[in-house]
Amino acid sequence: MAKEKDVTTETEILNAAKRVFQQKGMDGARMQEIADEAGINKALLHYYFRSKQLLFEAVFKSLFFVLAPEINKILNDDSSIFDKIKNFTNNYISFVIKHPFLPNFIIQELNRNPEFITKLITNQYFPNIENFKNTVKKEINEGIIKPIKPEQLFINVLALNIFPFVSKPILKEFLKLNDKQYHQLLEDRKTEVADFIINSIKI
Amino acid sequence: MAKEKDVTTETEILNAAKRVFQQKGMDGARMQEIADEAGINKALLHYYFRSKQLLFEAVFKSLFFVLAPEINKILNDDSSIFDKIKNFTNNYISFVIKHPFLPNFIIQELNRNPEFITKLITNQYFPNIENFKNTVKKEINEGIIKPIKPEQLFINVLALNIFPFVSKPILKEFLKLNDKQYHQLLEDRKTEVADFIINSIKI
DNA sequence: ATTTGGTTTAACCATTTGGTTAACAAATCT
DNA sequence: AGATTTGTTAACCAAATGGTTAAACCAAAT
Repeated sequence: MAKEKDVTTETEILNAAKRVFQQKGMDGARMQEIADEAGINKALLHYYFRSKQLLFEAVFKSLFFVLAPEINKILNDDSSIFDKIKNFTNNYISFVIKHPFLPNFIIQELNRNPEFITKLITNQYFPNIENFKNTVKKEINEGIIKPIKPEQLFINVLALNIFPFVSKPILKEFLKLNDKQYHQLLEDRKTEVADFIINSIKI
Repeated sequence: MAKEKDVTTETEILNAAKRVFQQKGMDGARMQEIADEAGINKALLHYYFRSKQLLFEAVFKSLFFVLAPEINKILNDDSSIFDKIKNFTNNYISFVIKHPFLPNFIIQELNRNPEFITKLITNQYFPNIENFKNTVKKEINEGIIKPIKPEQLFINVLALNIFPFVSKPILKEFLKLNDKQYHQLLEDRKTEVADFIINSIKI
């Protein structure tokens, strides 16, 4: 048997499935399209992953844990809040420009089936907010930043970074920008967003 | 013929379709489910709307122009930026608590088919940002707020208001909150968000 | 060379799904 | 009232779709 080829085919299927599921979602994706994308027969999908549901779950888990480390960058380092925000904003926007369908895919599929997230939370890389909360509280006590609930600050940071990607089609029309102009606006946000947040919370 | 009943049935179908499409999306929705939801035969859907695609477009347009006036509230009034932001934040969060699937539906379907938005922009109620831009520029010149690109401020306002609804399932898990706690957090944002923005841009 | 085991495919199957048809029911018109 | 138009339904249809099967393939072990 071909152990080497084995892994290659399974990976090829998973990669093809990632591409298709990310763009079409669970409901919009077709097994035939995934097979075509992988350049193999449809029956092979079932040979390796049994069903569409199981293939989807493999894809979702894999993609979720591509995104999770990006979130952890703001949660699990020991720098100051200002540095956390600056680094995260700069990194995250670069990251999503490379994975433009990823945030929307995660959000859409978790809205479709919210219970699914319970299958992820046991994973050691599932983002944990405790360290971030402690840092915020500490800097509030030290008089570095204004009082704010850490949860609200966390949501604000994510919102300002993620939303412009998720809502790109509608924002482009509201602002009457073409693709190039919108991309420039996102580039500008690498520093704009951090400044906006820091201006709001610094004393 | 039953003019009265006529309108009632068509409206009933549209309302049922709105409920189903909002929760399941175009790809996940089934004509049979819409018919069941409306309490009528599946053939009637085609009698009134010809095809799933046309029914969907009717639903999408209708729902888009439920949301649009909310966006216009921040764009087309003559109050100061601070008041615009305060009013919008308070109103919008109340509005979406009443229509929890709406923002996600619009975002999801426009990502699925971005060209569709061209069918909306000719409508007189399609949000126009000019007035907002002028007000921001004016208040910057008057030294009331710090320099910021109006487009960036607009995105920030929308992001901070809309994102917590769109990402509810994942944020709930990140923050380890139950439904009631998350709802309280959203209630708090009615004032928190406006304060956060105003703190950032005021001189 | 033959066997053996996993790998891959073409063909097939059952169900779902959007859509149609033809007949029936109920208003409206004359 | 009788004819005509509009509204509604049950039954049906063709295509799409997820999934299965049996046979072919192929590399390694014997």
